[in-house]
Amino acid sequence: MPELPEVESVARGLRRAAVGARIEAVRCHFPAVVGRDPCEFGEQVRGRILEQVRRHGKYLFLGLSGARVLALHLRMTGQFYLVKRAAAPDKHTHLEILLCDRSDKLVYRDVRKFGRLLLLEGSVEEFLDARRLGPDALAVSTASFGRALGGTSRGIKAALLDQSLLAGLGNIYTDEVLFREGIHPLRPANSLDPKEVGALLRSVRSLLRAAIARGGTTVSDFVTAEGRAGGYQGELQAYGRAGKPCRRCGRSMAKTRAAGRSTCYCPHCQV
DNA sequence: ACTATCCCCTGACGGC
DNA sequence: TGCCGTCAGGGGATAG
Repeated sequence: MPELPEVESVARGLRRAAVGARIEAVRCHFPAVVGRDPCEFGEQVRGRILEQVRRHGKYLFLGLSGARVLALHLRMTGQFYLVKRAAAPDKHTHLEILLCDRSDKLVYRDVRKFGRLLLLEGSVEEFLDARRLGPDALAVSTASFGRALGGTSRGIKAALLDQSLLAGLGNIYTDEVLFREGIHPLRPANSLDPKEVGALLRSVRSLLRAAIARGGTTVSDFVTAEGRAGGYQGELQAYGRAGKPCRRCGRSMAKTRAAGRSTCYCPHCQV
């Protein structure tokens, strides 16, 4: 499931290979993905140049000429990548964006159809505000992070997953960072002392940077903008390891639910 | 203002 | 082989 490092990997790939391209035409095979009439969507974006790519949390913002913005969220199984223009779309390919004078096209593919590519009416800031997105996990200050955690007695994992407190972490990286720090996922967020808060945020940053350096984590469907799997899945210490030996103490990893998500942790190392 | 639950959607997998 | 139930989950909506 694409989280901050996966979305950042896509952003970097698009900056390298797609920024500067002009949109020639759009082919939409699943109208819900653009959240409106696909013909109208096509008319609105056709002829515009992809000028810049921004990321906030798990959202990607494609800045087009004429001050219009496309907001992309991959949700569970979304893929946004470049592929040869002649490649035939399969049954999960919902959108094709043809680019002028390019041998590649941009494609949105999504098995579970949860993801969206929306043309914003206003600015990115207005969108972030309306969706109540908190600070990006790679940009948040220690003070702001501490205030967010200190203001809730929910479990730390639920708090880290809450995009209004901190944008970018999902089920994989919350399990990973709590394992790294030896913190039980159900421990109340406001029970962390300032020293633990500081260490946790440093761990969040280093984990996310390491994952970005490897092109993200591919558990099921994620691919980079080049259409390739990420490389961080081999580095995972906690996610998906219930019943397997803890990489630190060797005892069996446990599974529970936190904020409605399956959660893997070591009952011995995480307290 | 909380939190829990449902919903969207398909594929993988276990049991029979 | 195939049928059915269960699980996976981000986030928006809704119920409590």
